[in-house]
Amino acid sequence: MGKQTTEMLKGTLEGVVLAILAGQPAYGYEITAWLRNQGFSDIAEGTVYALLVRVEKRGLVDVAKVPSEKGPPRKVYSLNDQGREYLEEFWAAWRFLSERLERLREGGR
Amino acid sequence: MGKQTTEMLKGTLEGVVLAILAGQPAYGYEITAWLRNQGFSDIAEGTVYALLVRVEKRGLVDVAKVPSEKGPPRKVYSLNDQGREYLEEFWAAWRFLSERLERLREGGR
DNA sequence: TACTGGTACATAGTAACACTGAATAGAAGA
DNA sequence: TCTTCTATTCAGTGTTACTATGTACCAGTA
Repeated sequence: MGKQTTEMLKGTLEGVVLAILAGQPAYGYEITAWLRNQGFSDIAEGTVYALLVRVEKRGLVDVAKVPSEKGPPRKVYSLNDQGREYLEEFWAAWRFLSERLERLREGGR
Repeated sequence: MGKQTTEMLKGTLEGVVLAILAGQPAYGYEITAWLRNQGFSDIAEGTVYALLVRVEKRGLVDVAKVPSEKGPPRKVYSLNDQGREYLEEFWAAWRFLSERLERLREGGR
């Protein structure tokens, strides 16, 4: 995935995960698998779990423990109102950065 | 500027500065002023100087000391070949992330 | 002279975040 | 029993941007 991508993920990975949860509730293992499937090949499981703990502590998600057919019970996360609000701010920040980067890429210093 | 933007800058600010230097050589104070002018209102001077020291150590830029009419001499940085190569990788990483984020924003989970 | 303000660079300490690596645990199949 | 998925957790590390402060040079002004 490259070191540059890793550093870029700081600050955006959280938004990515919240955006996934905005689509539908999900649990850690599932999210990790989805990310890897999308090309974030080097995402460590530990990274996702730590992130989920963080957003839970901040009250951006609700959690439900759901028994699994295979393996230990899942912790299913869903975005709550506060999380949705936070996600909006994330998109605003993303737009801000994205616009400036695109301008730079086109050489428009 | 917001906390989210700050976290997002990690990993991208470096690319932004290198992209500026790709346009033309510049010195720290100038770069800081330019960034603030572009809406990165909270960029601390110290941040830019530390970043420039970093990229210099990694050999991505060349440095020339140029006397200033006002104040102490300027350290003018210019992107070298290695820096240009690194910048290419940065844009590749940016495209990668950008594509996936845009897809997510459109709800296309 | 002393003071202010703009230019220009530097750095010690802190917080946030993703990664590494390892451990734990349940269930199914060889 | 041993392996292999599934699923979560956590201690330790490295990178990066911020805060806050300090240094230094020059010009204008009271």
